[in-house]
Amino acid sequence: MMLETISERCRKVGIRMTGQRRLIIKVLEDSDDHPDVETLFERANKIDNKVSIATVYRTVKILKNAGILEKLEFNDGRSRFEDAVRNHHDHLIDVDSGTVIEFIDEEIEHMQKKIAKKLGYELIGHKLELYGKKNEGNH
Amino acid sequence: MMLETISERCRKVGIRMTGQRRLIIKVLEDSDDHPDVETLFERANKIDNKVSIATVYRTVKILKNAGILEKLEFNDGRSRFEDAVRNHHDHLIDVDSGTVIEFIDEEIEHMQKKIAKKLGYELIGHKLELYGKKNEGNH
DNA sequence: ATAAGTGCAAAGCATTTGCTTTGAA
DNA sequence: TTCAAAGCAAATGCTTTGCACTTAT
Repeated sequence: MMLETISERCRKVGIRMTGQRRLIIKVLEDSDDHPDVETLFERANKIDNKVSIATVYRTVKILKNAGILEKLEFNDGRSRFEDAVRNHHDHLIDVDSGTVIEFIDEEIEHMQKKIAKKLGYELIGHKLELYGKKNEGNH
Repeated sequence: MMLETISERCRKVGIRMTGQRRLIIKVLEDSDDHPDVETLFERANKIDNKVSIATVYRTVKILKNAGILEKLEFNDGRSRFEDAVRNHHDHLIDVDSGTVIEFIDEEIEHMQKKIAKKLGYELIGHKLELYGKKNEGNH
């Protein structure tokens, strides 16, 4: 199965493509970490300094509302955004270094649906973050 | 098994008990919803108007750092705090009404530990939020 | 053409902080 | 008595917005 790119999904829902949006989307697609909005802005700005941070904020909000991006909050007061459909995964945050590890566990995904159903709800989204300390061998 | 109250845990870790802190803790213990800091402040203030919102912020931060409270963020820009040990549970948020349902699922708790371990980490905390729409029967 | 997008700087909000006064131990 | 805590208001930091200008369709 071939997933659609962010741009393709934008076109599909009729989001007008401007130079800034194309650039911001490219930065998003090229990032394999979890940049906050400020970082996104810096990366875009390095390529083309005709992008303002207001536009970055506006763009990620539009893409989030269109269901194209997903908003992450790692308890540090800043928002991060990532592709909502490509590589769905949850996050494990190393509380010492801040490193973020992505993982996916089908069993957990399935149980979440089950729990929601049991409570009388249809699951439309979820957020799972694990916070951990590195296991230094077994001493 | 009898769990300790917030005040008892405060005393144990040597947090100085002032009238304001006692009041804020009482409000926390009496709340069975998930008040944000502003709401906490309003409730405390209604009982005794000698409490400032700065103190509420300072108090919840201290209790959080002592591991007594847990910070919740429901994607609305405000922070909420709740007892970290009493009634551990996760949350299902009704995206239409904002209602928050608490639940606990031992199986999911256990799987989270397992996943962290597999990734080389010791789980020290987690955040699980489900977002759902009410199931209106089966039509 | 024209409705939508952008930049800039100002405004908004939740949260934090500096400083003086108050109070717990 | 003495150092931590509180109150107040100013400051901060992330995010949003008003307005004049620009651009995609």
